[in-house]
Amino acid sequence: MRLATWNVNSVNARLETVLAWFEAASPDVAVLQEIKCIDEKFPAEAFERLGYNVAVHGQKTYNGVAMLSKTPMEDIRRGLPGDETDEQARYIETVVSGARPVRVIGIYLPNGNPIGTEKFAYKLAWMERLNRHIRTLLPLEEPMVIAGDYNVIPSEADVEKPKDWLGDALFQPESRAAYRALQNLGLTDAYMAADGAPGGYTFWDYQAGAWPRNNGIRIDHALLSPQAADRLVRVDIHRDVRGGEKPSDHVPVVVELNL
DNA sequence: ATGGTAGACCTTCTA
Repeated sequence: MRLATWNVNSVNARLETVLAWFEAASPDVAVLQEIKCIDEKFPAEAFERLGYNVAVHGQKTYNGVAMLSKTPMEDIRRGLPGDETDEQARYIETVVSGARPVRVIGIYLPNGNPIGTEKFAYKLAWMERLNRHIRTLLPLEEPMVIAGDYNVIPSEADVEKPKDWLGDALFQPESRAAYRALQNLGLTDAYMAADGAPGGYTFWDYQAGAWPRNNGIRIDHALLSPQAADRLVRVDIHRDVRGGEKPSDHVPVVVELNL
């Protein structure tokens, strides 16, 4: 089974590009972030024509996540539990059916900039809520993948110019510690476990020539439960997509599991 | 040195 995660930075502004990639790469399951539209505006029919079942947790203008699966989805959950007042659409969870069902979670973790504001506090609170919710799922002992835009640079190996990011929410010690805390629950960073090499970036800013200078960061991750990690085959970062027509600032990451 | 781009949408926010 091949599972993709991709922050598309508006699914409708980039629909042709996104569909072309799906036709070529044809992942079995995909989680999309920053679709930037409400459920009714999501181009579900276009994905259905490619053979996908579609589940959306949308939001006007900002955020929004979607789940695509070639096999039916069960037990769809929209929104991260733990705060009834949180209206931001950043979480979708389902069990993808098949010979070996897999619980797939798509996240768009808050950016958190600028630090020292309520936005950074929201980021850390969201990560704590995610940690709490995952703790309730791990006892199920299922193959589980938590994939998405984590907005966290885990280490200095994951950023071309570490000094540029010292004051940024994505590289704060608290953000990195919260990402490690997730792994410390028993989750595996798929890219690192699959012999991911330094410089495996997934995001290059639109500004200041970040792409031609390769001023990138690795912030799109897939964390695997033990039952999924045992079946990890490989991880591919589709880096070339960043150099294509009208690109997102993120590129797709594809995780292959022997499931 | 404090830029620079992109998307949604309407004037500015988010990233």
